[in-house]
Amino acid sequence: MRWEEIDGQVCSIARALAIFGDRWTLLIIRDAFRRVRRFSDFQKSLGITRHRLSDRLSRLVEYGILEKRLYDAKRARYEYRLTEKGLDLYPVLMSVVNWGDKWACDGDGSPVVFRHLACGQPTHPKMVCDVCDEPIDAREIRPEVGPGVLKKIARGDDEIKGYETGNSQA
Amino acid sequence: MRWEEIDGQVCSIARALAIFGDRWTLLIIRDAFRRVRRFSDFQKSLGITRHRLSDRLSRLVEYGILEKRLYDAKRARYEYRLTEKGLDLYPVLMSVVNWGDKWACDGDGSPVVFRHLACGQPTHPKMVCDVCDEPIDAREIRPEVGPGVLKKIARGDDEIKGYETGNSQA
DNA sequence: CATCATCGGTTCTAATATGGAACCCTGAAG
DNA sequence: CTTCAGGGTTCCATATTAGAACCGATGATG
Repeated sequence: MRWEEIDGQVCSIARALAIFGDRWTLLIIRDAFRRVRRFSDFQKSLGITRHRLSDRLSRLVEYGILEKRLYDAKRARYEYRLTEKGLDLYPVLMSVVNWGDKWACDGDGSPVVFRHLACGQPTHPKMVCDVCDEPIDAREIRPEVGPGVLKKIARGDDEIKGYETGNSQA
Repeated sequence: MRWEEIDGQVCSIARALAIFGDRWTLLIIRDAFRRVRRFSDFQKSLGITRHRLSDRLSRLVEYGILEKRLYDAKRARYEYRLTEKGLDLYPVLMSVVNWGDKWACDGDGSPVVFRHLACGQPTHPKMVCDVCDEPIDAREIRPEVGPGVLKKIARGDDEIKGYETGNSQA
């Protein structure tokens, strides 16, 4: 299967990764959260080629994750800013940071720590159940068929691809 | 910069993405959480070419995210299972699912819903501060220089790459 | 006014990664 | 024997990427 067909799958992970699952996109988004906004700043910060960057930024604008905002009308200069859709990726970045700090660091500890302004403390965001507030453990979660599949079956859609429920146990 | 050099950055996101930030790896891990374990099952489920799959699986074993476990000694057949390091990626997958359900779905709703066995309810895992338990919002988090950078400065390491703190505001 | 630098790109070419298909080896099963 | 399944590897054509050069507008410098 070609990568471009991956977003046809009935799977939110596949569809999300079709947008930002390539090698540079999530790093561009990381930079956007660090308030990098201009083409040349992204380029300096990432070391990505201008060509790739140009392409990735326009894709992110297309998908509504970044928006171009004029900051110098005379020279037609734009900056790229996160939209709501983009800001919503924060938990994704945060969970990657958490994992990276734990499993992919060099022994010196976290390069960056995060202070939660609401409570004033350094924080290590964690994922909890929104019903009982207990921390999530893969072994305690059971995936079940959801409406996104049930409705398709009810309509008689053939070819529901990329769908298979299983337990989350390893 | 070449992609392989990205993991030299002093950034947990860059180092994590150096491991699973390519087009197929996270989907392979997703399948592993769905209890897919054998080569041919990964291949059928993903539609990835055997060649790619073979390569990605060995990388994941190298990185300690999957382990090969013998299940048929006579024919030297192995299955691939998540290690602790791999199981720890659950929050990453979960936050991608959450985002995908909200922003990349086709109108039919979530293809998969998750039941939290501990409380018995369908759950939408959320990210909260581990100090005050309030939900995390990008605008309420301020990144600060952490030990992973301070120690390098103290040692006088030159070339601390890919490091720049900024606010998380967009 | 001529020259240079900056920003935000685009165009080129060579190297690298990927998809698709065919092939290989081992050990059952018929 | 012959065939099949599992788990790969090899080969080639195509797609993607890195690196460098080029471009056009504007503004600062001398």
